Amino acid sequence: MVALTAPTSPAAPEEPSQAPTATNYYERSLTVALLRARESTMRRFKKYVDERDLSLPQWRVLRALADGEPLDAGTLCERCVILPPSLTRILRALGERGLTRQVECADARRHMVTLSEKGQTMFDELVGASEHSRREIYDAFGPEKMALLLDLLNELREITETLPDHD
Amino acid sequence: MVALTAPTSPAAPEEPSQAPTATNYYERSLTVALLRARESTMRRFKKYVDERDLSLPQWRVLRALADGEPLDAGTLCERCVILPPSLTRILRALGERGLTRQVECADARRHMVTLSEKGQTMFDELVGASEHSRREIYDAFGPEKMALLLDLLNELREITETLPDHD
DNA sequence: TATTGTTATACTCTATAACTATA
DNA sequence: TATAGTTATAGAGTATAACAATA
Repeated sequence: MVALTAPTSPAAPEEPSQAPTATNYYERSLTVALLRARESTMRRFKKYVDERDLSLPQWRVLRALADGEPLDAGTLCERCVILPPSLTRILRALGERGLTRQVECADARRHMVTLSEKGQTMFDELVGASEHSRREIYDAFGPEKMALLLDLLNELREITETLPDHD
Repeated sequence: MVALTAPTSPAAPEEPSQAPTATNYYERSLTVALLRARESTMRRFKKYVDERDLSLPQWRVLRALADGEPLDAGTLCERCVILPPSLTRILRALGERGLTRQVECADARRHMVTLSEKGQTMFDELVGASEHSRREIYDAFGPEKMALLLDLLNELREITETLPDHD
C-alpha cells in the first residue's frame, strides 16, 4: 500500500498541485483513499449481504457468476480478489447452500461453476433490495463522476497489471 | 458492497453511457472496482511492508501518525479503517517494538499516541525504499489522472459519509 | 514435468458483546 | 449516565507450503 504519495521531502516541481501538506499527507495516499472510499460505500450495502448470511467474498463470487458464463476457480480468484484456499471453502459453502453448481469441463483439473437458479434468484433479490442505497450514492455523487471514477479505477488496475513485475 | 451498478433490469434512460452489458456487469461495480484497484496497486508495495515485519493495518497506523500530530485511538480507527479491538492489539505491538509511544492527554480515557523517533525513521525508510514503485505507477497512469482519482475518491467518501444513515 | 486445485496450518483481522475506567 | 478503550471470543480471510490429480 502506502507509498503512493509524494515522498517526505518536498514534492518535486513536476508533480502538479495537490502537494501534500503536513495535515493532508495521509489523505493523498492512493491505497488508503481506495480503502476508505470502499469502506464508506460498502458500509451501506453490508446489511443486505448480512441479511442473507453471505460474507462479502461470497457475494463477490455470486456477483462475478451473475454475468452469465460459468467460470473456473482461477478466474474467480483473480476477479474476486480471493486466494485459492479461501475460494475452495467459499465454493463449498455456496454449493452446499445450493447457490452454485459445478459444471463439467473438458479439462478435469478445472473447477468450473455457475449460478444455480436459486443463486440467480438471490442475486436478483439482493440487487433489488439494495437498489435504493445504490441510487442514493449514485445521485449524491453524480452519474458523470461515478462513470468517470469507474473508468479511472479500471484503467489504473489495467495499467498497473501490465507494469513489469516488481523486482 | 455490491449493488453499486445498475440493476439487473435495463438501465434507466437517464443513466448515461457505460450501461453494463452481460459481460462487463461485474466491472461496473464500484466496490469491486475499488477493491481490485487497491489490490493491483498494493501488491507492488506489500513487499516493503513485509520486509519490515509490518502488517498493512500496522503500516496504515504509522502512516496516519506520520502526519505529525498525536492521534487518539478513535481517530486512528476511523482514518485507518480498523476496528477498536484490532487497534488495541496493533498499538500494543507497535509500542512494544518502540515504533510508537503514548502521549498523556487531559482526558485520561483517551489513548493518545505519536510516532517515536524510531517509528519516524522506519516510516521515512519505507517511503524511500518504495519510491521507485510509487513513481512507476504514478508515471504510467499519469500525474493528472492520479490527482483526479484521489480527489474523486476523497469526495466520494465525504459525500457518502454525510448521507442519512441507512434506514 | 507443468498446471489446477485442495488440504494443512498458523496468523491476523473482523465483528459483537461484555467489561473497565474516566468524564 | 455517557464515552473511550480493552478484553473475550468466535469466525472468516490471508498466506505459505505441501499434496493430489490431471494434462
